[in-house]
Amino acid sequence: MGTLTKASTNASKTEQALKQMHFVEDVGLSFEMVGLPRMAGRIFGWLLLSDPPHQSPGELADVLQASKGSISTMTRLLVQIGLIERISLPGQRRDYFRIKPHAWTELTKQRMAQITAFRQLAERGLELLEGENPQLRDRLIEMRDMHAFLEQELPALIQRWEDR
Amino acid sequence: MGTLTKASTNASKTEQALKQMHFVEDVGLSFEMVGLPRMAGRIFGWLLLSDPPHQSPGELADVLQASKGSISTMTRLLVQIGLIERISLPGQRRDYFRIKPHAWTELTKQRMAQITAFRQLAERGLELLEGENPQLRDRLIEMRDMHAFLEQELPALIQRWEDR
DNA sequence: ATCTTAGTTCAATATTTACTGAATAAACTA
DNA sequence: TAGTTTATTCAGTAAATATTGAACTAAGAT
Repeated sequence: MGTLTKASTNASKTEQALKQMHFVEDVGLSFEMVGLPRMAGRIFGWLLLSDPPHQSPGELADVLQASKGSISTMTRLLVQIGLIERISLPGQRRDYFRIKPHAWTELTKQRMAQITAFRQLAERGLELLEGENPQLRDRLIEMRDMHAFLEQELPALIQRWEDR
Repeated sequence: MGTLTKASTNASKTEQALKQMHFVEDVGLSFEMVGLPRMAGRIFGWLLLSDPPHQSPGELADVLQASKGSISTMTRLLVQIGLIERISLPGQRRDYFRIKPHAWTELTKQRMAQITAFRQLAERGLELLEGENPQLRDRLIEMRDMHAFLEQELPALIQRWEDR
C-alpha cells in the first residue's frame, strides 16, 4: 500500500483512507455536476479504488456509511445506465457490483440518446415554423444540423477509441 | 402564420399556440434531462419559436406564465452558460434576450470542462493506487485515457463543424 | 419633478429529489 | 424446518432547488 517501497514510510493507513474518502466525495460532486445523484457518484468512486474491484451491497453501505436502501436504489440506477454491473462469483454466496469495463463508452452512447432527442426537438420546431420567414427558422436549423452532425460523427469517434 | 398559403386553411391560431406551448414544455423536460432547470428550458424553447427572435423579460413572463423573478434568475443562468444573450436595440427602451448564435457549440465547450474534470479525477485516483496491483489500476487508466482522448478529439470535431 | 412602466433582488414557500430505516423477501446453514 | 444473514422495497423524512411575490431600483413619459 505504501507510496515508496513496502510498509509505511510516509502515509499511514488512516491518512490513505482519508484521501480515498475525499476522492469518493469528489466523484460524488462530479456526478452531481452531470445531473446524477451524489450517492451514485460515491458508489462509483469507491468502486474505482476498492480492492477487490467488486464489492457487495453490504460492503458499500459500510464504507460509504449509507443505508442499505440507498445503496440498493443507487446501484440499480448505475446498472441501468450501464456504469456498473452485477456479478455473481462461482463459489460465493451472493452478488457483487463492479465497474463495467467500457463504462465510459457506455456513458457516451447514453449521451447520444440526448443528442438525438435534441435533434428531434429541433425538427418538431421547424415543423411549427413551416412557411415562416427563413430568418426565424435559422435558430432551429442550426440546432438540428449541429446535433445531426454529432449524431453522425460521434459513433465514428467512439469506434476509433475502441479500435485504438 | 398559415401552414399552406395565407390565412388558416387548417390549424387555427389557438391550435398552433397550443402546439407551441407543448413544444416549449418538452424543451423544458429535455433541459431537465441534461441537468438544467425546467424553466430555463421553457425560456429557451420559447426563444426558439418566438417572432421576433428577441423577447423582453416581460414578454417571457407573460407567455410562459412565470413570475418576473423566475425569468430574471433563469435568463441570468442562460446568459452565464452561453445559451442566450442580452441585446439592446437602437431606438428601443430596454433590453431583450435571444438565442445566442452558436449556442450549441458553446454548450459543447461547456461539456469539455466536465471531461477535463473527470480526467483529472482519474489521475488523482491513480496516484492513490500508486504501486498497487496493475489490475486494480486498469479501471482508472481506462477512465483517464478515454477522457484524454475526448479532450484531444472534440475540439477538432467542433472545428470541423464550425468550418463546414 | 412626478407618474408610469419594466426589471431586479431576495426572503418566504412550494416542489422535487435524495436518503433513511423498518418491514419484507430471498437464500444459504445447520 | 427453523435460524441466520443479506438484499430489496417503500413509506416517511430531510435536504436541496425552483418558483413566487413583495419591496426596491431605474428609466422613460408627461
